[in-house]
Amino acid sequence: MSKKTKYTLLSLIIVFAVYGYEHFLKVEEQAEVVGDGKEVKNNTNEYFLPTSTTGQIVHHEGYSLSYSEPHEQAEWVAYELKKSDLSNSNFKRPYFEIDAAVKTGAANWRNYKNSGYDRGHLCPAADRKYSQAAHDETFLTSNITPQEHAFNSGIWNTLEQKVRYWANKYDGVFVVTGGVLSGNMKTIGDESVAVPNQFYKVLIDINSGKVKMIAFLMPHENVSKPLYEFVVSVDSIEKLTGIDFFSQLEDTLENKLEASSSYKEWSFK
DNA sequence: CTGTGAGAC
DNA sequence: GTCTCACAG
Repeated sequence: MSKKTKYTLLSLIIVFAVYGYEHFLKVEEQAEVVGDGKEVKNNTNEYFLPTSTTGQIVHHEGYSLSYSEPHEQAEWVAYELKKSDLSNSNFKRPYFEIDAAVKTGAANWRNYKNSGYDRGHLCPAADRKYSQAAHDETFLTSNITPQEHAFNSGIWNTLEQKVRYWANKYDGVFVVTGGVLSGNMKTIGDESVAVPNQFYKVLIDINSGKVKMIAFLMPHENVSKPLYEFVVSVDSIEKLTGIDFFSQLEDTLENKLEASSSYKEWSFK
């Protein structure tokens, strides 16, 4: 074998070694990280993810979230509720699970045990009924916040049902929701999970003609008022939370829509 | 729909 | 921990 042939073979070996590393070992790495909450999944519209004030955004198959470690809950949960997501299937409620994708450690469900508060879903289980997996995923503790039962099963539940009504009527909506994590809050459990004094929900519809938004801010109590009494501007939620919503929109449009607290484009049937 | 809790294994 | 059943807003 000539010297030149040896060098050629050696070169080929190196090239294939590098190629093999890049294209096989790394592919294996990628396969392993699926499900670790780092990738935007099918049912999350990345385009409308809000900003994170905490630096810890986690993606699941059916929703994304920004986790606030000091409050042991998400500052927001965001997901697209497609018309086709709506389903009548009746899945059995699974057990709540600690979200392993939250690297700082998501809250243990035991914090809620005998606390007097519900484990309240941010992304409702009923919004993810298109599959058992998507439904069960909403029972991760990163999607849970302490809520009074009267509030959760009352006005908040009414609002969640209205969102599903709109998702059907307007061919899907994009939803961002969470508790307002500021001010003096009660805490529950060993990990001191904060009990928000207010909850918000922000919606955008881009599928039924003119782009429209609506935002709700509710005190953490089961007030018996019509839903539209809780409508506020998106700007006011941003001011309260420090979160920037829908920044992907063209500025002029964003500014106009977020300043408005009008709900005339939304049907409250 | 939204949930909690007790009791058996 | 898992599973079923009863119960409540």
